[in-house]
Amino acid sequence: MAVKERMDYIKKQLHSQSYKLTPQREATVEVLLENEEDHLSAEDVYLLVKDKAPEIGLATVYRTLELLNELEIVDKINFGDGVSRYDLRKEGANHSHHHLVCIQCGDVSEIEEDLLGEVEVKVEREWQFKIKDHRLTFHGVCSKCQREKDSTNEEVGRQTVDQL
Amino acid sequence: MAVKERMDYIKKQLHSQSYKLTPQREATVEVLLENEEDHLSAEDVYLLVKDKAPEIGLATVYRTLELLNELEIVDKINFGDGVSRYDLRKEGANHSHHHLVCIQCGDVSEIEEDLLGEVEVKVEREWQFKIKDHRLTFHGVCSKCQREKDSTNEEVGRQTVDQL
DNA sequence: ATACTAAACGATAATCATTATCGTTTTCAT
DNA sequence: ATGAAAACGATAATGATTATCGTTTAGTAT
Repeated sequence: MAVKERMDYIKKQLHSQSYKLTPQREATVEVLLENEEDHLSAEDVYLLVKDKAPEIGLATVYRTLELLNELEIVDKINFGDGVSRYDLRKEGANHSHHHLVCIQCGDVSEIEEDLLGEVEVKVEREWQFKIKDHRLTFHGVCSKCQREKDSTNEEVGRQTVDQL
Repeated sequence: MAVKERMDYIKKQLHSQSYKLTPQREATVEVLLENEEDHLSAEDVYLLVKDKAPEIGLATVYRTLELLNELEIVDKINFGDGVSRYDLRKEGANHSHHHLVCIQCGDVSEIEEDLLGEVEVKVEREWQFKIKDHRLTFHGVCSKCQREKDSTNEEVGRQTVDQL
């Protein structure tokens, strides 16, 4: 399974920067590996890690997630609901990972495809800006909500599209 | 000047939804019109509005910005520095407004051009997602910091690229 | 294996942006 | 002019995140 290899890779990353490998950090990474599609908040991670290591503190979870973000192992993202969420980066792919946020049901789905290749070339050329990373999120109506609206013909109150 | 016309448009928008036009709201919109390029936070707006209307309260500024966001007159955005920022939408253009965030000096500049036309067509077709809006931000090194790095040859500590 | 030291920990207090509350004031249609 | 709904200012409450601090631990050198 790739899970073990990815865990080993992350451990190596920690060691190579002379960070210590603690059971708390290991348990946190495990939780992230087991819930990859879920856009977990720090609180979410905390509750899940407590199953594996009940003595862990919330502050440690925040510290670990911050560390993993600095090591570019996770992306810290914000969908405008007041909490930061943490996504494990796919191996290799370092930044082609976009989101579709439905403004009616609130669901978030992902696009793995790299959509911005040509766009990045253009931006780098025309604005002399060396791109290291990007965030792209679309707000709109998902296919399920489109179908429901068609069938009920009932106008659904439009939710606010706020922060990215 | 276009400022007056935009103000009138915004007043009309408020009235058409039977919101009341108060001096506080007018002063807030004035401040936004006079500081369009500045990505103001609620606190920033509050301090600027106090010059025009010293009796205004911070809560009113938050309420007004929230209202303007719902009316799609401003965009509420998040650059990962812990505060929401409010950008007046350009007239007509309803969502082609992107950001370049420098991970060294922290400067934010804007791209007005619509970069995503073809990308949106593709996303709508392939994911059956009806796009209403999007947020696109690039993180990287601005041209000024690239030049400075070249000349000093000194390694600059990498800042965290976090939310948004 | 033991001892050491910096790093990491848990508990919890502090911070800070944002939101809710509430009694008063104001807008605007009647 | 009047009255009701909306908006206001002041400020308390909330809630996510960060800082503090005394204790514990990982990893290295003895």
